[in-house]
Amino acid sequence: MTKDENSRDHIQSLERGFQVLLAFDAERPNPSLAELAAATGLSRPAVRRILITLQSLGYVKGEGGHWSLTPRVLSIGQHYSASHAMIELSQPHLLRLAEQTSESASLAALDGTDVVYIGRVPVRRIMSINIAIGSRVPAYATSMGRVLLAWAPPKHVDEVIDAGLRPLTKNTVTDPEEFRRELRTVRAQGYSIVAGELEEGLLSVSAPVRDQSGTVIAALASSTSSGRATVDELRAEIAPLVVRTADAISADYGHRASGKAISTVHREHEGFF
Amino acid sequence: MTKDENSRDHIQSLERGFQVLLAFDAERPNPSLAELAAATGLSRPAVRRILITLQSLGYVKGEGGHWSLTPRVLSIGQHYSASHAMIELSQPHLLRLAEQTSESASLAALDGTDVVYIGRVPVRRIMSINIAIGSRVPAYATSMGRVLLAWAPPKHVDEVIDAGLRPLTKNTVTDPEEFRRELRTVRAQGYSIVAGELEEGLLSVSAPVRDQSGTVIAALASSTSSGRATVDELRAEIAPLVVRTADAISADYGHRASGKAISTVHREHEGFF
DNA sequence: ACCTCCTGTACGCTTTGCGTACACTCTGAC
DNA sequence: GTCAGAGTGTACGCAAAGCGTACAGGAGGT
Repeated sequence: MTKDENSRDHIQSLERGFQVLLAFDAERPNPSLAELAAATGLSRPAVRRILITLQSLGYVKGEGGHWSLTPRVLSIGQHYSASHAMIELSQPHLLRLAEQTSESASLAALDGTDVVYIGRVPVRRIMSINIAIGSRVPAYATSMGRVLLAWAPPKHVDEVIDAGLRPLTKNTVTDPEEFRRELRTVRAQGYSIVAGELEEGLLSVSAPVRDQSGTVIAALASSTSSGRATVDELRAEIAPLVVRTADAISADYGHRASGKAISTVHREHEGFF
Repeated sequence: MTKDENSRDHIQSLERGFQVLLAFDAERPNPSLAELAAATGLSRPAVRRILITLQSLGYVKGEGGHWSLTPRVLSIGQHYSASHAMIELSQPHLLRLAEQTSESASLAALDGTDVVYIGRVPVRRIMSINIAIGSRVPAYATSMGRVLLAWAPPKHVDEVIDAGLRPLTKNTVTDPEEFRRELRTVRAQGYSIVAGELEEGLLSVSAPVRDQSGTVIAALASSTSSGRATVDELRAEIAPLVVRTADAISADYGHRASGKAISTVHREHEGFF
């Protein structure tokens, strides 16, 4: 039995506050009070109280009966970045990788069944997807997700599979067994290549980034499109570079925290399995 | 008289929730319950209730008596980006500007007396500052801040001046009258150049981005360092490019929203003054 | 073994925050 | 012009949400 949600330790107003904050959306950029009440299922006075509170905190702004988010909402994420030294450390490595490959470089972490971009150096506009820091994509269909899952506790993998491997393109791996086999391959070879499983024509290579204890905490990726490279080229030329860069980030991170550099050699058989 | 903070419309628990969330920091990346209680001034049980709530929402994670933020915190900002179409629109323009200049390109909005980065294409590691989306810097000492203030309601300018123009380097403009004069110059010439007022050796050029109604809502900037360019070079070569790019973003934004393209010509005498 | 510092939980009280209900404004239809 | 209709803002009494004190239990250091 997991923690009870309706326990006395759950603060209703706080959850409601986030409900309202997250109700702002591409479809609802400037909602009225009534719209927000409808969208969240809360009463109008409740939403109003929340909005006034959020406004006093500087997160929303109301004018002319319509409300909108302020840039301060973006600053919330700074507290995540600031409390995870690896993000700042990885920046020069991301830049270098992007330069060397002339392709976008990304860093991501696992959050539930999604992968969240925590660092990124864009180079070209990749396909139709708008990727920015904080963006979420399903873990199962991306090379970064595969890497993170390959070294994650089995429980996470089960969760992802239970949530469903929906076909996003005709190439998406949707069979649980094939998926688990793929993760074993990733673990064995030390990197992941995914071609067109999230979006047609999108290619990416990804390798694990580790903390001091050797735990995989992030994935580094280089992304391109099928017009600019083939899977074989990625494997031969880009994959080693991505692995080396990921190892360099790990080394920086380990070195910084422990005072003694951790070997940058890829360690094949650590982790949770 | 402004809105009363202690009114019945202020939700205490919501404010406290943010207090706890924002207590995570570079100095406090993995705080214990007691640390957070001390940092926020709240009682331990109160903090615990908040943490459990935030955990159930997926924003924090507790293990071994220590708590940390999850990447989901970064995703909150997506709601800001998604509800401001201009950010996505500007992406290709930022990339192009960064390519043309071989320097980092940024987009920022005003939040109180700070400027918040809402879009960015990094090219090199600029000096010591770690700039990412969501980062905040004092408006008065940056070219983007000057641009935003030059076209902002006078009230904003007063606020910034009242908050104090502290010298961040030996070049920082700190005299209110000189500062106001500088804003008038920016308004007249249509762009701002700031050299080493935020950080020694940091140079940037910035121009306004407007919405459909002509209101300046963001600033576009190109940044470099004194080792790579002089103020005169920026003025002659980069400034026109930044202005043109900012106008192009404005045009895209106006066009998209109104169905009819707005002229990309820089409009000198609109705004709030 | 002791002491200290921490976390977790219980519990009764207060105050917070709730939603119903109503007054008011604005817009557009006719 | 008047009347709906849809929206916002406010009042208010009540339920319960959330509060902090107080205590129990653990881990780690001396």
